[in-house]
Amino acid sequence: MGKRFLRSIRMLAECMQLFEQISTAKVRQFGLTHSQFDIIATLGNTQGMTCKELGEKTLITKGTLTGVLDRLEQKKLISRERGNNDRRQFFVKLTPLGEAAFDEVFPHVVAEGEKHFADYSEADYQALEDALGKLRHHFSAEK
Amino acid sequence: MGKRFLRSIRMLAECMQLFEQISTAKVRQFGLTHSQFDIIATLGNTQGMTCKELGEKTLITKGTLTGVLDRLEQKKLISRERGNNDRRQFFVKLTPLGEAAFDEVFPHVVAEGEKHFADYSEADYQALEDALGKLRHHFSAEK
DNA sequence: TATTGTTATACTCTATAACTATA
DNA sequence: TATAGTTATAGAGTATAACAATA
Repeated sequence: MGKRFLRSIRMLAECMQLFEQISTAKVRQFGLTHSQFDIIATLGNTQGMTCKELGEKTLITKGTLTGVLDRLEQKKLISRERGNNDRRQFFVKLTPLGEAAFDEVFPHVVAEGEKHFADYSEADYQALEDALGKLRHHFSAEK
Repeated sequence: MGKRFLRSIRMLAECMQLFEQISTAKVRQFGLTHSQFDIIATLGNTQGMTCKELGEKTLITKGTLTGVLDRLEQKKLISRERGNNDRRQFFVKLTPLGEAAFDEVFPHVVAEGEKHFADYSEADYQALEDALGKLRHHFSAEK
């Protein structure tokens, strides 16, 4: 029977759902959506980046990204500046308020997630990462 | 440093994103959204179930579920019948067309995913499932 | 009173295509 | 011609609260 992999996928999806429940609850306490937090977390501790780069990292398509960035700009959490070299580009970065949000929200989300790993040993981590690394490799390959 | 778990989470998210890219492409070829496919896949090979049950299995909240079911009903893929025992309940099940869709789409999604596990050994599966099982257990526990 | 499911509201995300400005 | 990003469009999912019918 060749459906063995379905069990693994189901487990993968369950883990992801559970983690999203945990993290989304925290994120929403701060008035952010999952996509918005994704942007904030991606921009955190960076000098900023172009929309293109941001889209590639978050897997949000450009039309959608404009809307998400608009809402973050309304909240004064990010700023957009025309590029100097290439004036087609926008350079997106966190405002001081955005950095404050990052500093405030990110540790909470992290702490919330971390609770669930309280008694993970180095071997546990290694086993998980090995398994996921192999899986990622298989999913990435062209088939 | 206690942020070791972030790497695992990132890998988990990447695996999930990759798999969703693979499966969503297939699902959309058949004119279904991810949520809609979720419902179809959940109802497939069952006698049907109540909205409550369906919401619990798919993690879609009841207000949202009504909308998703409406769209599936428009497409003649599911039917809703008042319960006989408890007339507050609706019993949701696949129509013959819905079953046909399940039979048609599900194997395609499965086959698409399966390609990526082509050379997985029993030991590979076991290692992945052990790691994910442990993770799921930790995420499920109240903290 | 509690539960099942719907309705109403308001927002967010989504993909896609056409468009503008720059390269 | 190609690229970066916006705008326009139309749909779909989301949470929430108020509601109807039934238990």
